[in-house]
Amino acid sequence: MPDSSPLPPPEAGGPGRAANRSLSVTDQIRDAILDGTVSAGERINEVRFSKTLEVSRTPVRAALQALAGEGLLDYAPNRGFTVREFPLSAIVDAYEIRASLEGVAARFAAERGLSAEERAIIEESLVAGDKLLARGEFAEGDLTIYRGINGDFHDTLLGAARNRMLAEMIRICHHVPMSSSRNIVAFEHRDVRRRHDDHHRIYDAIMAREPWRAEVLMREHVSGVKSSLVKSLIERGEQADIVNGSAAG
Amino acid sequence: MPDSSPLPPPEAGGPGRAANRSLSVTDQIRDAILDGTVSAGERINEVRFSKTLEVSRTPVRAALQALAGEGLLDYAPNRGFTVREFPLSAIVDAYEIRASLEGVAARFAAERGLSAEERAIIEESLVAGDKLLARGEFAEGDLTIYRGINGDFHDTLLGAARNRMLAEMIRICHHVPMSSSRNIVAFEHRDVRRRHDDHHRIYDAIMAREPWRAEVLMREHVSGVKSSLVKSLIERGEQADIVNGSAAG
DNA sequence: CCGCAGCAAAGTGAATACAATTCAATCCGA
DNA sequence: TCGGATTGAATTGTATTCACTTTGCTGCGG
Repeated sequence: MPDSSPLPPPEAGGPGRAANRSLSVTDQIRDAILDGTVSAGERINEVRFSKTLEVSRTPVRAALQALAGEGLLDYAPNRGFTVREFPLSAIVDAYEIRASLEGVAARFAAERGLSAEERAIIEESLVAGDKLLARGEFAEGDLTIYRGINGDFHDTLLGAARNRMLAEMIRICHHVPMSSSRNIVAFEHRDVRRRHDDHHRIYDAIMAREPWRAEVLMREHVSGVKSSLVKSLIERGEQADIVNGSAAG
Repeated sequence: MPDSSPLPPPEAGGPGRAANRSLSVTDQIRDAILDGTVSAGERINEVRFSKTLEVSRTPVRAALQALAGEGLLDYAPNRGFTVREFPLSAIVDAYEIRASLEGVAARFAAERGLSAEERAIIEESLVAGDKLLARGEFAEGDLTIYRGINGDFHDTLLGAARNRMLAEMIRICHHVPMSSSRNIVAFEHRDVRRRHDDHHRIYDAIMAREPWRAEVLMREHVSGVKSSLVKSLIERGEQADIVNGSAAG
């Protein structure tokens, strides 16, 4: 017993938001993975983490199992967990998968209809985006604001699909490094304008109760983000040969 | 210590196949959920399971977390795990999601190409299916055989997509009760014949390196299984009003 | 110098003990 | 009689300990 007091909560992770230590540790380890504190392919040492986070191995193991379920870690019996590697091809694939899934979500939303609250949020996101884009160029911090607007649009539509499994799968796609919807890969004003126009058209299709059109538009929308990513990577001279044939599509 | 001997492996679950107890327990609990031994919506008691399976709570908790990651269980902090309920609408949705995902898998396979081994397995499944269907009607046990043939075709194609995340998501869809590809919902000879013809066409599209065609065909193929399920449920007089508008697809 | 057997250290797996929370029944008080 | 606080049993969360597996090193033999 290293400590005399019964249980002084080690809430070191910041504002004590998580319900219990396992969840808190899960968030901390996930962040460490996503921001590269622990590098890809690296093997995770349970005792090391438990010492760093000042908890026992139990919540650490719980967190690792949860993160393995999210697809961020690999597990091998008697050998523990390793950080899964995401080659560029896997990242590009994740966009394709997400495009397909969000397309289905848009179709479901069009079939099932939106609640008044959902309509309000989406329309607000459309208006806010219009206003932000009206000036013709971005000021400092505008992109961060648009990230939020974009997230609101997609999250609300996803909720309107009323299917939990679908939501969880898309959430997993978002956790693939660089694949999050909060990462606006196109920083050009013209590209963001185009993406925002997509939002308008998707919303129109959903309100017109045209499921098939909503699906196709959403698919193309997300797929377009992928293409922008691939294009920008190529322009930056990064190894683009990893990307498979459909990259230009 | 309830036992004098150091560790007499409780391998009660059958042939000791799993690498460790957590994995073994995971399989046992999953089976219990899927075959209805524990009913949907039920709250899971950790100590009860640990006594039944004659292990400690530790591997039971590990198993529950893993199954929550698979989407079979819900977790609430300080309240434990409950068996997730799958209303008919969720099952139908799972077919739509799977159709979309397997469509992407077929496209990837067409883009990336098949290995010699994969071609061999698929061609064998096609030939075996042709032979089985040639007689014009099913004998006892034929459907079980076709279940295996069908599984080989889909699993091999999924492997050829060379994307782990995609494979895991489809696997999750399969774990939704009644949604497994091993469940041939159409028991009519004519319907199975039609499904098997789909397999031929999908394979042709992949070998012809026509990704888009492969995707559309696979999507329609899986979606057709959903329609058959819905139709048979309606004919059996089950409450079909739960199914949403796209049922007739 | 290379290879392999054996041993020691490190790490994971499982069980048990303990803390904290939830939940239900009960006991008051209005 | 109803509502709410209280208490205790049941259940989950965390820590610790022990058992087993893996792994890398060391030393012996070829």
